[in-house]
Amino acid sequence: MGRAPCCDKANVKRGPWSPEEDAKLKTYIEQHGTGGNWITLPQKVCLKRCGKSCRLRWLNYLRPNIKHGEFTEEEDNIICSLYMSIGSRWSIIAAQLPGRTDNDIKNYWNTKLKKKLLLCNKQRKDHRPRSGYNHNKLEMMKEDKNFFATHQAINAYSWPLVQPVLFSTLIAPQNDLAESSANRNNFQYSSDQVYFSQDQLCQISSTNQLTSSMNPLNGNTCNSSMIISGYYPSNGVINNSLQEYNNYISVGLDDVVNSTSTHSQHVDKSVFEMVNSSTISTTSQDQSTSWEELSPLVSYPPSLFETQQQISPYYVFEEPTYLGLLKQ
DNA sequence: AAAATCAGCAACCGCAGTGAA
DNA sequence: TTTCACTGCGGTTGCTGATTT
Repeated sequence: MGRAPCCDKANVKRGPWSPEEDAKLKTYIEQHGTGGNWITLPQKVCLKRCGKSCRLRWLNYLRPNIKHGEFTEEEDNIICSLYMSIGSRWSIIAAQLPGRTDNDIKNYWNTKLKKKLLLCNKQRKDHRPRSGYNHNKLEMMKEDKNFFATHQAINAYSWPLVQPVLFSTLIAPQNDLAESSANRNNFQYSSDQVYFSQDQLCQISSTNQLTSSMNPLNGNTCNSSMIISGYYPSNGVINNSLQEYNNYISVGLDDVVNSTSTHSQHVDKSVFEMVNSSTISTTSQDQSTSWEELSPLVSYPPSLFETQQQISPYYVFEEPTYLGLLKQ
């Protein structure tokens, strides 16, 4: 048996709101508040609308200090950065942008920002050498404190309490894994990228030992292992743990995909899809969007990208400490 | 000028979470 | 502990105006 509807659908008006309806609702809420009960509100206001509809109209359009219109570059960056960190949790993203609603941001992402990023990446790719990683440049990058300083500057405005976290992926032959300390210099940097949200990495790190059976480069060939390294450059200090290969975690994709974290379910799906097919689906009207095309864009400072074009395994995540997801 | 297509966005739908009874 | 009403969220739909053919 289905659930009882929240209102009598035959007797409620649907579709766009008229100015009169807006005025009634606005006036009532400004004078009396919502009373904590949206279901009974339409009756009180004498509106033939569903309570949910009233709530939506108020939150997305009528409430004070709503900002409509063009998004700024800064807002773009915040949205992108957060989207790459936490996925499509629009309400959380909206909370970082005063005056913007989750619906607005969602629409903006789906209609403009996503395309803008794709276009941007396409242009960058056209100017990027096709070779894989350059180990020397990677080392240079790690030693370049400005790299982190730049990232922190970029991220700081939106989220002062949040430290950027840098992850890279390494692909190593199975044999090298077994004797990693001896053969660490034989590790090769992958030119493909796999991204995980912070909560997934927390999940991964909580189990400590994971084995990988899949090479994200080659689907199910099972000949390589993937290693994730994380950096927590607090206070601008670079933790060169990658150099020592001490703190890496090899990741079994199954562990990630089957993660029970309630926060990461939808991200898991994306990870799964991008690992297995390199694509994610977008809206039903759109063609599939290549995640590989989309994901590397967000946190690259343009200046860095220009000078370090061959180094592409990096991505800066925001630590979602605000969600209580980060294990300290 | 008309029809077709596209893009933007407001609104709806259904599910999951929450808290009171 | 269970049930159920309600809220909040994210995905999707469909309307409308703009643009292209």
